[in-house]
Amino acid sequence: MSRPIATIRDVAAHAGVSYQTVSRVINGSSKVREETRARVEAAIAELDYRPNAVARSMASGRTGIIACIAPNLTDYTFASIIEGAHREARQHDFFLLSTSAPDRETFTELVDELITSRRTEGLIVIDPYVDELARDMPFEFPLVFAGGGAHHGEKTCSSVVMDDEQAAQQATEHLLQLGHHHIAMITGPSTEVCTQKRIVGYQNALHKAKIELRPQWIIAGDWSAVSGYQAFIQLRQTDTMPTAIFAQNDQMAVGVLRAARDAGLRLPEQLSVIGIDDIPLASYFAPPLTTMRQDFEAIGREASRLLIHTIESGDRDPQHLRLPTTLIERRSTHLLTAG
Amino acid sequence: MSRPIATIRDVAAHAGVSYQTVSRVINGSSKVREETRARVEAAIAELDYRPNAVARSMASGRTGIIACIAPNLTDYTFASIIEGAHREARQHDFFLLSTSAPDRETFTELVDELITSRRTEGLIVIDPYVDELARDMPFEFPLVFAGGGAHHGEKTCSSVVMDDEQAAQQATEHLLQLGHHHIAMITGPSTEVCTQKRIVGYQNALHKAKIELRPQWIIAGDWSAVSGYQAFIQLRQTDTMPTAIFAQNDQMAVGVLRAARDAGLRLPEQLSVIGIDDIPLASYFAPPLTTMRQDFEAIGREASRLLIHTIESGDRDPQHLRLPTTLIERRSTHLLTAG
DNA sequence: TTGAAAGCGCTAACAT
DNA sequence: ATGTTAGCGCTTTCAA
Repeated sequence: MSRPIATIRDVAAHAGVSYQTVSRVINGSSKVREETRARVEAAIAELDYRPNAVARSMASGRTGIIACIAPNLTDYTFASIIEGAHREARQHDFFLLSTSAPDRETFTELVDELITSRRTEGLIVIDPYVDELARDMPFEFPLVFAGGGAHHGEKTCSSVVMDDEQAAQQATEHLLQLGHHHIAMITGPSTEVCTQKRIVGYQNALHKAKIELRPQWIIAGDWSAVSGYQAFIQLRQTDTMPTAIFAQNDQMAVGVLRAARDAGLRLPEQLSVIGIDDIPLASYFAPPLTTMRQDFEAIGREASRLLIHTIESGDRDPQHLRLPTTLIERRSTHLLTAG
Repeated sequence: MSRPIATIRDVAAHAGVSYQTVSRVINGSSKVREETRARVEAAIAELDYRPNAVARSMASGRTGIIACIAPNLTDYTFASIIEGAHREARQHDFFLLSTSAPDRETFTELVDELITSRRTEGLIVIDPYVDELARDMPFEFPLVFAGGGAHHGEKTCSSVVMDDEQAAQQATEHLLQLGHHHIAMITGPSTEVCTQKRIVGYQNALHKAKIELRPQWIIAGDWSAVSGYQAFIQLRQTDTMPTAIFAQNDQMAVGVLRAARDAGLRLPEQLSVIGIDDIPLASYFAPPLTTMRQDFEAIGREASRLLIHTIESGDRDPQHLRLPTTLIERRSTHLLTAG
């Protein structure tokens, strides 16, 4: 219990072998006689020996740690990606060191620190602004971009994103199928790739349905519920109100719901609303929110998998994964009612 | 750019000093002549030298990493604590390695792995079941419990929790002040310390108001929105319906809101509902949820601060912090209306 | 199959 | 104020 921590040499002495043999046993080398291995393992158990991870890292040059960096750790989408990445990492005997950087300067510093200190073997970047950031990234280091749209230099490093275009198109088509022709959209910040892709999906759906696009029905939000609320107010001031609103994420959709109720609309009869994400309490809003579900944990898992593959294989060919979304139909979307 | 990574010796040679002098400069030792320091720093910049964190850990026995373990990383409460802990850790030049363990077995293994591998200098445990778990914890290792109620052995290690009793009492008193005498409560799992403390707070408030406790108005949930929904249904079957419900967390409160609406009640006129936590979209439910706000990030910050203090000072005296909550009055609570 | 020796890059006495 | 000398606990050649 309180005896000094055993080292590999103590085990060796105890088992009557050289300490390199103990090292071989620890590392599962096949070149150890069965009987010797048994003796060593007995000694390990006897002394409650645990390899010192730092010393192993020192000698081997590997740390068994990958890192991830996100704008914050509390946002449900980021947290879910991180959870998935963590799970997958553990499967491969890696630890995930998650960090957050609220602003660009912190981001750059942190990335630099994580990489140059060599305590980390690879990095998952979860950030909607990867595009801007991508320029400064050190691409010789194992790196994967996760969630937040593809980045400009697809040749530079691997990425895992959801299929923004498909999600937006399907959301819009769902509204079309319910008979809506007057469909507004609330977008994320226009600088983000995924905002742009979702706009394309929306346009595609309208185009296929031969419905003309009304620019005044495309309002920019910032992903927050408040911005959804405000977008609705802005929409009310246009000459014709849409009968349906596609919000590019659930938070904004929820803001619309609240604004519409506050304005005295009956939902969903007078306004259909659809979002993207399927946030945890989506079915508890009034009315329960119809949305396109993203599997964030899967994004994280795939990101970890790709990253660890890159690390272990040395294969630097970037791969790009695009995960599908599924429609979750609840009660915030409704058949277009006459009048 | 592509030249081999510089070591401390390269810097020393470049600056014309011994490499220990470089080490002193890196570590901010005062015993370096100003001119020498300048020369060394020039060499460091010149060669773009970065200390190898693993080698430093090896030699110093310190890793600059603390870990935390939670049931998952996605739950808003856990994620916020982790975010706070991360921020504070960075302030002290530590990294936070966050892990999740969904079940008890994983938990035990992970704790063991984190500690015995010696890659981590301390551990923050975020887990409502600390009480059960506490028995097996290695208290000679720097440890802090965060969020999730105090644990039985207050002598064993530090903890940071919110003031459950005060929160519950204040929530109940808010309802009392609105004229409600018939107040039901939906609790968390009865095995959890914080559930018990919140029950005490509720009882205190009723007792002070000289209102009798009705056992059938105390329903156990499991913190989930669904369990809140079900609790409401169960409550409807009792002979008299309460006019107000205190849910021990927001998720369950939201479940009650939905159930009550589904049952055709007008809210908040026919039923007042209050929760605890102040989850992100609390003001977007119908009606906007009145709740007791917890500052989860502060819990995390304090936990990190205590842990790092323990590590750096060697001071093993456990400290216990209890953070206050504040009432956020929205529209789900309402003056008792006659009849 | 096993052992001996070198060294990973640094910090920490101790010496000067 | 600076240099010398040992390690820290392992993995990795290289020999045997």
